[in-house]
Amino acid sequence: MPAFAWSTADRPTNEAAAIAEQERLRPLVRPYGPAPSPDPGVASGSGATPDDRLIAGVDVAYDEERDLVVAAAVVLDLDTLAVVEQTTAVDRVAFPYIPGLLAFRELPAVLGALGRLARTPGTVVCDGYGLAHPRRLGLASHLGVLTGLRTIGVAKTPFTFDHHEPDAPRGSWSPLTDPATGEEVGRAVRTRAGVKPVFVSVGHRIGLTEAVDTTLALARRYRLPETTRHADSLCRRTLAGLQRGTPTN
DNA sequence: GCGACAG
DNA sequence: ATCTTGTCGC
Repeated sequence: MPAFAWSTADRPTNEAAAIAEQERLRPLVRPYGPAPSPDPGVASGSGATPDDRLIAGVDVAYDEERDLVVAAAVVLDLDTLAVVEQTTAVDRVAFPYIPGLLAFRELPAVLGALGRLARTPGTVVCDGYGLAHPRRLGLASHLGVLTGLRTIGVAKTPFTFDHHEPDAPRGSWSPLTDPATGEEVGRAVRTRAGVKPVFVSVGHRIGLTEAVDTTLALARRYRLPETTRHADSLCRRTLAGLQRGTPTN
């Protein structure tokens, strides 16, 4: 997909600037829209036009010692869940881990990996939150606003939000609420019977129900979406290769 | 001030 | 995220 560099010069350097940037982008999020449809019709060649039959997963791995972040983007066919393409990108860790400001730490590298893809996926699944965020701009929403793509956030822990255990059957869910406002910011979704739920929230250009449906379609055999599993595996293997002096690819 | 806190 | 051993179960 078209490269979208987040120039070092434009990245917030401190916490206050980062929060101000989130406040600025926050109103640009569109928390509604359809789920990607598997067979819309014509394939969008191999260019800049987003292809709704393609869904990507992104994730990162760190080497704190050397201040490195390795991001991976893996594109799957929404119908078969087969891997269509995958890329990686290495960047310097330029922001500390601060709950609520994860995007500034991970997105630069993620954008680098996405920019190396030949095709443009219609949807991107992130490892983390979207609207379920103190300022309603978690990394999934932030990535959506920056790229204009439909995004979904699938996190592994409830962060600072409240929820009740969903019923045991796969597909069951319960609302994830913001203790401060009481509003539903996401849903705890049971992707596997009796297994700890995942926390789904809207990223950009999709509704909550649609985001949950998409997540369930991607997580049939395992708790986490196939997109996330592939991206996680790839960035970890790539980081291990770097630490060993093995060429990347 | 203290504790909690996506990855 | 990452650090870490063995262990229970499909």
